[in-house]
Amino acid sequence: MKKTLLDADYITREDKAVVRLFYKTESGREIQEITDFRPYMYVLPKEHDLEKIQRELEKLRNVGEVKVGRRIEKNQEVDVLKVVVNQPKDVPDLRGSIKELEECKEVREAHIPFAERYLIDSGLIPMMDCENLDLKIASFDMEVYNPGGEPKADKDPIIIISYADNHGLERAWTYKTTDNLDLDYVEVLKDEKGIIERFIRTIKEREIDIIVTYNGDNFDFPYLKERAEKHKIPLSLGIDGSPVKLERRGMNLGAKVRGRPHVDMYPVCRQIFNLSRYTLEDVYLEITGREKKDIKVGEMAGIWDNPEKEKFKELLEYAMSDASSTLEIALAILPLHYEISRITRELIYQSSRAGSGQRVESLLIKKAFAENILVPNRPSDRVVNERQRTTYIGAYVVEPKKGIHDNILLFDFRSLYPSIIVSHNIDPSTIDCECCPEDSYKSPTGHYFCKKEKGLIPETLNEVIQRRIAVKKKVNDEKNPEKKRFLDVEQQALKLLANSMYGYFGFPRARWYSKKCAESITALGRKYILHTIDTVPKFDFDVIYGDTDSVYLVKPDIADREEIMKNAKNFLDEINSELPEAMELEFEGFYPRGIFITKKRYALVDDKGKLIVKGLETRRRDWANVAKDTQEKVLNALLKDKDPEKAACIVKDVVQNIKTGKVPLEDLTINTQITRGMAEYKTEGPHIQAAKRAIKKGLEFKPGNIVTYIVTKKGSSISDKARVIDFVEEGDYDPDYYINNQVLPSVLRILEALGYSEDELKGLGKQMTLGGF
DNA sequence: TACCAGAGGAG
DNA sequence: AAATCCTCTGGTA
Repeated sequence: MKKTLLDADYITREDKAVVRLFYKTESGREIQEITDFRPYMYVLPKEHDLEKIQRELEKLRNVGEVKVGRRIEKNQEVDVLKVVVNQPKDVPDLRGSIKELEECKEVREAHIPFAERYLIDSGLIPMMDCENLDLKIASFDMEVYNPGGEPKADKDPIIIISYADNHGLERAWTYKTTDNLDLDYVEVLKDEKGIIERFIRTIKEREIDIIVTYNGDNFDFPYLKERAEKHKIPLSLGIDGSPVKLERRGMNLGAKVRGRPHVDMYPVCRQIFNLSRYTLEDVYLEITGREKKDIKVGEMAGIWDNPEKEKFKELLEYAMSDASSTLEIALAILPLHYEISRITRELIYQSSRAGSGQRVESLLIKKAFAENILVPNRPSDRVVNERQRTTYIGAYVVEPKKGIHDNILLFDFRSLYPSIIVSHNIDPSTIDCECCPEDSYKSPTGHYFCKKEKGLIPETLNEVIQRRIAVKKKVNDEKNPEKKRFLDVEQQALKLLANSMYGYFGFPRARWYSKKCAESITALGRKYILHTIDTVPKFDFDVIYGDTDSVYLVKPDIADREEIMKNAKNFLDEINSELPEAMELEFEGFYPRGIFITKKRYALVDDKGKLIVKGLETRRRDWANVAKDTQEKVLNALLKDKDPEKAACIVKDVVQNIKTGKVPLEDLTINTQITRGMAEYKTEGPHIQAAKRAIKKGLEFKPGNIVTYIVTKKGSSISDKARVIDFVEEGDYDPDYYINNQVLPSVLRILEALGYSEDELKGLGKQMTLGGF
């Protein structure tokens, strides 16, 4: 019978730990209990009298059994003692007392949570085959009474709970109504208690497998839990009837529903997409291309207090669309996370909340177990701090030849860092090994890497890369579009993981942290790109720019496309003939025109006439649309139409519009993230001062939130004038700021790179500013 | 005017 | 809780 593992935990029964595996099967749900698995840790002994330390360990309280064994550490077999413990809760104390023992050098693998330990040792793969099991997925969302800005769970009730599942049920539960609402999904219940109970009952009755939310970790679930407690209703959504558990995860919370994994799409979307903001509306638009219904949350309390038919109907429609769009987003994105779960073998609850570092580490721990390798301990805070204090040199960036260029060729190394790690066997266990002769090849940092034994990380990475190559081939061969999509998601997940491996070496909290490895990788990267640049003149190309793994070339005298491509081929062949097997320089594309401003800031037009912009204001969330759109139009006028007059006209018109107050607020908003607590700022930029004023009016801002603000008319400095969008009236903006600090700088930078003199630009700037008057 | 903190992008 | 390199703005003295 087909089944898929959704969740796992352990309980204690008669003083014994029992692992529970929560499966979805063809016929419903199954909970498998594992009673014969015990927690354990490894002890690395100082001396070789193993039996002596074995006897010492056996004397300790709560030790079940001590076994002598061999494990691999730094590519060498070493003696270890495996200490089996009765209960997970005994592990921390026991670990402490073992560390105190004279004979003990180190305790290993004591911090791996018990259920996770079981998953590692059993080799179970979560979410296996889950696409064939018709998982029941439900989303929910709440609207909350908020008369004083941000709602307070101790007094402000939930007024609507909306619900949608992938088996066709849509509901909006509330406890007020008006005549002729005419919405078939609305159910009017008695009170707040009634809607909470109905929600819980629906999840259970419809046998939901996965619950999805948008920000449920830090809003809906904590709020719902507190309101449910007020009504003395247990929030018993767990498949075993257990209540929803709120876990601390760094600065945030995680809402855990036992056996019915909760996936919060908000952190998932923040990780996957690069957007200016991450409201449900923005993300829905990004995924579906459709606008989602939105209302002003400030009006919600008023509508509830005084429900008029049209407004109340709109509120319910909005509530319903929150749940159904969250479900739609989840159905689009979950397949990627099923795949990540399978690859890293993490439960979906974990993998949907994990960062790149944690994912890489999960994969490595599983691989280490399979290879009998001892897992390094997590670094202490002291060690983390030490690691943070030392940095290393990264990539090389070529100073661009500023201005416009024609017929540009782009070459880049395919997966530069992953290919270096694999081809040079870069790993903490292979670096400066004793078995290879001292005179073996040294990287530019002076380190060399073992030639005999493959390291854990290069081996794991190579498997990921090889699997991706195989899957990509299958994608190409597959005719069935659904299967094709499925495979494509798999190769995307593998790519994501392969690209995270280098960063993991330099991550201060990594178990397999190695600054030496990280700096060897970047040093080799610099060596390869610099050698590539050195080879360019031999083929009569000029380098106009390059960054990390890429070079942009032009052939100054020749315009014949065929001849250019012939040279390009010869150039590629020469470089590639000298590279290690896993590495390759590729021809990436031809661009008829491009403009280079500074390092990491340039724009290109491709063969199809499409404009590609890198690093410029157009690409940044902390610039207003009015500046970004104008800059893009100017780039098009210059690069595609080759018409500076047109560019000047565009700018004049925009300046005119700003002056006459015609520009709508949505084109003037600036988005900037809050990166720390309000008290930690040494200098407060406009977004912080705007946020502080909004906090006084009842809004909440936490680290990670994006402030959307306008520079208004009222105030002296820019920060004085900055107001969060919710409090700005249409038309209240500072034209001076938007002309002189937004539109003109972003546009003039481009004209400057074109070679207009400063005086000319000043004149132009003035002319534009005065234009029309 | 010079310097720094802060932010967000590129690869 | 993946890395470094780089540009640019606005506050501050």
